[in-house]
This record gives sequence, C-alpha cells and structure tokens, in this order.
Amino acid sequence: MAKVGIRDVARAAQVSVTTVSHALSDTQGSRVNALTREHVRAVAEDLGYAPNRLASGLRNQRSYLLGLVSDEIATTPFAGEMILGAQDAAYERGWLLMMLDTASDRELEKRQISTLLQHQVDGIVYAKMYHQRVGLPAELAGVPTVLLDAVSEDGIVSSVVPDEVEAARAAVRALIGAGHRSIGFITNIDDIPATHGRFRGYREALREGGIEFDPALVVEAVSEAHGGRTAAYQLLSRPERPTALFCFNDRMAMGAYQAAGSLGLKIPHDVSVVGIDNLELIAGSLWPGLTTVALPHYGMGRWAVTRLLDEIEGTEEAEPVHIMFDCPLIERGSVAPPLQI
Amino acid sequence: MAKVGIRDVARAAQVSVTTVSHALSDTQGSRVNALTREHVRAVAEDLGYAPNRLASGLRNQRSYLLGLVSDEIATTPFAGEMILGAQDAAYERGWLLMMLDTASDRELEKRQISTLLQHQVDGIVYAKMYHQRVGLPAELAGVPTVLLDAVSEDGIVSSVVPDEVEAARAAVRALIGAGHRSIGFITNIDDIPATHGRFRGYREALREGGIEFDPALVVEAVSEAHGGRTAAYQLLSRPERPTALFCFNDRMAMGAYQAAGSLGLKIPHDVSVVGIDNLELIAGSLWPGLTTVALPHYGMGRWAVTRLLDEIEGTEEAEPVHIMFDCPLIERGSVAPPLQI
DNA sequence: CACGACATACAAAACGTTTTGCAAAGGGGC
DNA sequence: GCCCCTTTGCAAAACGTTTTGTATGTCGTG
Repeated sequence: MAKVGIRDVARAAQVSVTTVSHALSDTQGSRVNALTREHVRAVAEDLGYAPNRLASGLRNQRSYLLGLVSDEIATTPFAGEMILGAQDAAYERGWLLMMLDTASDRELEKRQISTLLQHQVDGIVYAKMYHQRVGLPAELAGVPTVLLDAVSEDGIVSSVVPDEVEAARAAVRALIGAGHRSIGFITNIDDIPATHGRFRGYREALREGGIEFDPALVVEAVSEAHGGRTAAYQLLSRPERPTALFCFNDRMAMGAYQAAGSLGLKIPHDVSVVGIDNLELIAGSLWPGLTTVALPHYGMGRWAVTRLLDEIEGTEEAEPVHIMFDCPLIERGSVAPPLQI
Repeated sequence: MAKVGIRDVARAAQVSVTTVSHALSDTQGSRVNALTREHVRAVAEDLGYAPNRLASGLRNQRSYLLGLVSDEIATTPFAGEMILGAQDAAYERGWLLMMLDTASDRELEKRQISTLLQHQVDGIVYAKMYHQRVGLPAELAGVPTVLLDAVSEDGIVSSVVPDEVEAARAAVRALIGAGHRSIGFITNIDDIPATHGRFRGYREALREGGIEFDPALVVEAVSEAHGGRTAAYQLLSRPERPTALFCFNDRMAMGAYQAAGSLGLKIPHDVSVVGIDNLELIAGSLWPGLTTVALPHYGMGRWAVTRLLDEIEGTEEAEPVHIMFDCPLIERGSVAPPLQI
C-alpha cells in the first residue's frame, strides 16, 4: 500500500492537482466550484489522503514543528506537567513539539538547538525545570523563542514564571487563617528566585496578619527531605516551638513529617504543615495529606506555546511579554487550628 | 541574516551545488577531489551551512523523525526516564523524537498517530507507562513500530518490558539474605502483568529459600500509599507479625512506613521493608531510605529506539524481538536482620 | 602516438506540495 | 449580438536538497 499523494487524488477525482490543493484548503478566494470541492474532498477522504507535511513545509517555509529544549527533563517530577501543557497547546493548533534534554550541558545544548534548527522548527520553547534567570544561548538569536519557568537577563523574549511571592503568601495565609501566630519557615539554601520570592511572601503574609517577623523561626537547609527533617527537628524540639511550619517545598515538608513523628507530635493536631509544589506523589501519599501550594506547570507550559505560536503567526512584531502565574492553594489535611487557643 | 543554503555555499566555493553535496556527504564513491572536498567543507563551515532536513527528507523519503506515543506521560513519574532514554538513543544516531500523550483516549490516539504519519515519521515507539498487554492500533499497520513497556497480543512487533518475576525475586531474596523467614507481601488488586509476575517472583524466591508459602501473609490493596498503609497495619498488628514486608511498589512501601510508625515499630530494626520502582522522590526521601528494585525505564527507552532504528535502517526484514529487562536491587537502609535470631 | 579508462565536475530531474499566471467558458449590461 | 467581467480550472514554477547521467579532460598503456 503505497502512500497516496495529491496526484493520486487528482487522478481519481478527474481534476488537476491544483484543483485538489485549492479544494482542500479553504483559505483561498473561491477558486473552485463548491460542487467540485465537495467531490474532491469526498475522493480524498475515500483514499485516505493526508498531505505530506515535509513537502508543504518545504514549499511554505513553515514546518509546523516547535522545539522544546530543557535541562534535566527526567530528573524532576515537574517536567511531565509542563511538557504536557506545551504539547496540548501545540497539538490543538496543529503543531508538533520536539523535546530535547540538554542535561544542563551548555555544549550539548548548542548542538541540540542547531539540530532543531536544521529541522526547520518554527520556534523554540526554552524551558528550565525550576524558576531561574538565564542568559539566552546565542544560537537562538533571530529564532522566535519563549522562556518557560525562566526569565532572561535582557528581557528580550517573552517569559512565564510562577509568582513565588504570591505562592508563599497563600501558604502562610492558610496557616494564619487557621489561627496560627508562631509560624516557622523552613527554607532552602540556594540562591535562586524561589528562595528570595518565598521568603518575601512569608514576611508579607506575616505583616498582613499583624505578626512580627522573628528571625529565629527561619531555618535554612538543603531542599530535600533530610534537610527538612533536621530543620524541623531543630524548630520543633525547642521549648517554645512554633505551632505551624511553612516548608520551602513538599520534599522538605515530608522531612518535617518525619521530624514530627520522631518527636511524637501529630500532624495537624500538634503542628500544622504546608509545603509548595503539590507533588502528587508526595503530597498525596503523606498521611495526613499535605496541604500545599501548586506550581502551575501545566498552565505555564500551555501559555508558553500559545504565546510562541501567537508570535510566529502574528503579523506585526509583538513586544515581549513577561508574566507570572498564580499558584493555587491545595488543601489536604495538614492544617488545623493551633492547640493552645 | 537569511538562511544559508547549499547554493550559497556553491557560489562562495566557486563550484556547483552537486559538488558541494558530494563533498559534504562522504558516503559516495569519491566523486570529488580531496582538495576540492576540503575547500568546500571549509567554506561551508565558514558560512555556517547546515542542510535543510525538510528538503533532504523530501528527497530521500526519510525524515529522521521518530514518533513516541504514550498514555499519561504527565501523571506518572516514570515517564521522564523512559523518554530520556529514548531521546538519548535517537539523538546519538541523528534522529529526533516527537512525543505525544494520548491521555489513554483511543480516538485521540488515532488522530495523533495520523498526525505523526503526516509528518512522515520513519517509525513509532508505542509506549505505555506501566507494563501491559496491548492491541496495536490499526493505523500503525505497515509502519515500523516498537513497543515500550508493553507487549502486543499478536507479538507482531518488537517489544521490551521489565522482568517482573526477577524483580520480585531480587527484592525477596534481599530479605531472605538478611535472615528473614516470615515475609509479608503487600500486593495490589489490578489484573496487570506486574501483579501476577511479582506474585510469582515472591513465591519462587520463597521456594528457593526453603520457606513455605503462607497465604495469610499476602494482603491485597490499591497500589497507593493508603492501600499500603492499611495492608501493612493489618499485617503488623497481628501477634505473630512478619519480620519483613515486600511491597508491590514504593508508594505502598511508603504506606508501610506510616503503619509501622503508628504502631511504634522502627524500620529496619523492628521490621524490614522493600519496594519496587525506585522512585527517587519517594525511596530517597523516606527515612531511612527505602531499599527497592529499580525498574529499568531509561534502559528500556534506549533499547526501544535503538531497536526501532535498527529495523528502519536494516536492509533485510528482521523478525520481531521480545525482550525482558533485568531490574537491579537498589540498597538503601530499610533492610536489616530480623529481631529474634 | 592513439585509444580507452578513469577521475572529476556539472546540468538536470526528482521528491510532494502550494501558488501564480493564464486560458476558457459562462453571464450580464449595453 | 458584442464586449467585458467573473468564475472556474489548468500548467508550470518554486521550495532545498540528492542523485543520475553526461561531458571534459588527463593519464596510462599498447
């Protein structure tokens, strides 16, 4: 069963290839009779004809291919949602996405981008697996590009990142709303936007709640379960222990659960905990379920591709847009009113 | 900066496009002088020329594109490794991979496959996110295809799956090796190959160790943390409780940790636990770290693409191959000798 | 010295589309 | 009834490669 091409359709429909082409793409001013069009369409359908995108891409200088280059796709659990969002948005508009993992290797990244360009991708989503500032690779100059979960130093291309400050505020507000006044903050040690943004959100939420900031309630650690565990242990074993903990992420919150358990404290009865990330695997598996703030990976992925396609298809040169996505609170069972109230 | 094409190189090098083409692809019998070749190459390099894959694909009837269709990429944590393996293998051989998520929707799957085919992909990896038997979509007939983490009912295309029996045996052997004789099995309730394979592996390992199978030590539950928790609670609260638990997966093992904790039992001192999956996020975050068996997702992804490319590039029709991948034991800290020995 | 064989380079066709320019036919206004 | 305009269809060129067939010279051999 050889591939059926446009000439096969033309032959079967007793018209020229030109007419077939016109009949199948409605865009042109009616250069074909409605009846002929119907007839051609029926024949094409019948033969199972689908245009060869390689050929039409060559002719139109448009491949309907998008590249997505990102660091460490595999090692992080966020990737899935982000990519799915991007994929969905692309597919809905008739485009396909090609992902490449740079493994954070600048040299590899360079080669991958040029491979993508060789395949004539019409644009590139440059993604990072956690919110960061980046310098745009030189190879991307002149190529429509959108940043996903990253902002560029020169602000020259559109970008989307989560609103870290708001995320932290939402988390802490949930605790304050439950009546807590002594809220520990288990933060991480990396110098990344999330660290600073969430710290600011923590302080802003406290201020809003009329609670004085107490530096003694902030503990830094590596952003893993064990870091969260030691930090929480430290905070919870004090005589004047906080009644709630706001953790930098869900993994650290998991560590907090472990520390609470080893100190004989029950969550949420003795201590409330909130995280950030909404990693289903962790937040949903903990017991009780972890109340946390979701990072809108799916939505950001969608937005990035949608924006990229708008820029590609748009006629006029559009100004780059930089947006921050809201992060919704996901309530499970780790927040309750404080004990002594 | 307009794209530089082969004719630009020809002009700059003062030769014909034919010569440029020949000079750049060494495959042909030397139809070009070594000196000319060097010269052309230098000029091409200089101009930053890279052939347009769309055009060469059209001419060669080979797109150097592969499709990867899979169910639920986003919702499962395995996806990353599997896709990364596939991606790496493809990239190393000069191919690109286009992923599509069918969301387990048969209708969507159909459309996605035909989209891929329109883009002239040279082959398709049909992947599932957990080991299962599948019927191959009719659209794939005649298209080079390899199954990833799935086997087809008719065995007509090559496939790769994990060796479930061996995985379970490795896990249980680790417990027996530590001295355990009373080993509970927390299994799941779904009728999938993993359930049956791991049960068989459990029994085989017991037999090898000269331990009699005791149906009372097997408890079924949903394969989530809460399922593991209730099952483990049930097993561990018996007067004659098992000294070790083999859990269907890491999430259920996490539930076992919770049950042990609520019963005041320490892992691994009072009870040993092993899982299957090696989900870094869970196995590495638990305290103590979970000893578990890794499912070789990265390797399977690599194998699938490598095999697919061999079949595509191979001259003769190759017989389909069905292989099972070994699953290595990953030791962390959840296994110790039993208490009373 | 002449002829053939070989090395080297080029022109042209092909891959499967889309689109532009052109021609034929049909219809309406005068 | 003639002319012009509109509608409808077709032929051909173009997109950027690769490859086949052919032409030109050069060298070696008889």
